[in-house]
Amino acid sequence: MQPDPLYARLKAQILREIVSGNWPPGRRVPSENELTRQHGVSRMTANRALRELTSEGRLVRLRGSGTFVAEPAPSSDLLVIRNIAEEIRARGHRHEARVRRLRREPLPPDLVPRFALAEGAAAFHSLIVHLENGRPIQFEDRWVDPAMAPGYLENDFTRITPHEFLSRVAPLSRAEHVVEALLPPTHVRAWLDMGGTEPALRLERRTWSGERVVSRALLWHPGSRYRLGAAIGLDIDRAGSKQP
Amino acid sequence: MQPDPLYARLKAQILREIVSGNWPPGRRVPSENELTRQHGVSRMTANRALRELTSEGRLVRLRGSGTFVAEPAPSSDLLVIRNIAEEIRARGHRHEARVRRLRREPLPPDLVPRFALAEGAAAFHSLIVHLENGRPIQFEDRWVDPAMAPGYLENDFTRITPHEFLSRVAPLSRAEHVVEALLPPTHVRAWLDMGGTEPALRLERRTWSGERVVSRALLWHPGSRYRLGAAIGLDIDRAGSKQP
DNA sequence: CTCCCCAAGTTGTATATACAACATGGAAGC
DNA sequence: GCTTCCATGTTGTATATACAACTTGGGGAG
Repeated sequence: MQPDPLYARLKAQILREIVSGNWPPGRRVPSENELTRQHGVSRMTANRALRELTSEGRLVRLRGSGTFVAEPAPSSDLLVIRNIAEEIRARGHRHEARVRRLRREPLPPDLVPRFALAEGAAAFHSLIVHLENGRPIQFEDRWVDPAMAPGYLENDFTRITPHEFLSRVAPLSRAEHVVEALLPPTHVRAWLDMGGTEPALRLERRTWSGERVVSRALLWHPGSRYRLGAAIGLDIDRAGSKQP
Repeated sequence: MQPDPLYARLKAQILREIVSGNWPPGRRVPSENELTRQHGVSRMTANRALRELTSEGRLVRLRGSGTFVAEPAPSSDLLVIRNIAEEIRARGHRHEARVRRLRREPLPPDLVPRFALAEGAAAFHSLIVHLENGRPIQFEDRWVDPAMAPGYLENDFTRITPHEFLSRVAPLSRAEHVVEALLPPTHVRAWLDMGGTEPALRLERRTWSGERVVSRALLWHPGSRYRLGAAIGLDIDRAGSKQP
């Protein structure tokens, strides 16, 4: 079809110099006017190429000084964590939820440091089993600050997940996740229909809206039936529910 | 100091309409020429505002039709996965690596579907134990395509991690991660100094450079000593190594 | 030697203008 | 009624031009 636009071609050329190692981090890149002369493009075209590479983290620009190759970003990767109902549905499977508890209870002492609430203060507590095609796959144990989600107990959590409800009433400003491999307590084993020595994958999730903690959830999964993760561009079938 | 530039002010106004719900997903946004007339800016300024909001995922633009508010991103969260050496060092702890194997071997049959290599083709295989303050915390079992990293076997992996080396010689274009809770095989237990029923957290990682798979790593961690994850803005101490 | 000023160069924003490539709706023709 | 064509409108790229805000280095004055 179309050849690439000029600004995109210029971006690609600059990126080649960087990736090849010819222009290491800190190296000064030709100025807009130099690129204009060298490549026979307008200054606005050169500006756009450099500006986009800057917004992509490849370059650093200093007004009056020039444009420099950026330090490489730290090598880290991202793993996507999805709401269990969405995940199951994305696999073309049936999601169901069984609500085992949904009531106001005093906040246990070990959770006090997790919330902006005093010991014994009333909090909402829900225990929900999520099933995929009739098989338990996640046991959700969640505590919620009533001030942040006053209507929490009025919900039918067989129709909407707590995650979805909370996302709506208390927009997420921050989240924390920790993943562990553990031997679960016996009540979790019973809810998830797990054998005696089977490990569980536990995801702990805490969310904030503004500066205040909204909820703390422990999400337990049977190691034999669940895996966590999705690749960038990967088939969804590889993640989540293990093959039978 | 400076008032915001015109394009930034226009961006902010459009974003306000979106965030407030006045302009829901799918809603048509005023065209560049309409914004030019309504706001008394040049068309290039309007174009820049709309273009940047588009690259930020807020708008969708169709040549000839117009500009529309984008659907909100699916509710998902991101978990950061870091190179084990960086992670340990970030905690102010000492990272060491013990190389238990580093050689060319025929690719096992179960890995053939994972690489663009034929069964029995030569591949690089490394087994490395990573220690934190002298305690084993990760057992890394990695296979590498020799065509993608020809110098792999020449490295001293007590000084640089395979992850770091591969990131340099074969720039990452794609990555896949899957996290599982498993009972590890006995050789993994031995390397990681784990008890008989203790679960392991296993991270499987595969990376591509361009269209070709570079490496497949299984990263085993003792469930009692390692947790995976970091919050956005959280204290690093909460993640990775469990408190003694 | 230090400080100040100025010239040259660089990035940053804004506008006007032009042409290209596409979408859409209405009108005309069959 | 269906198809084709055309006018209008929209996005996409490119250029020339202008002014602003900053950096840097060199030279001159005290």
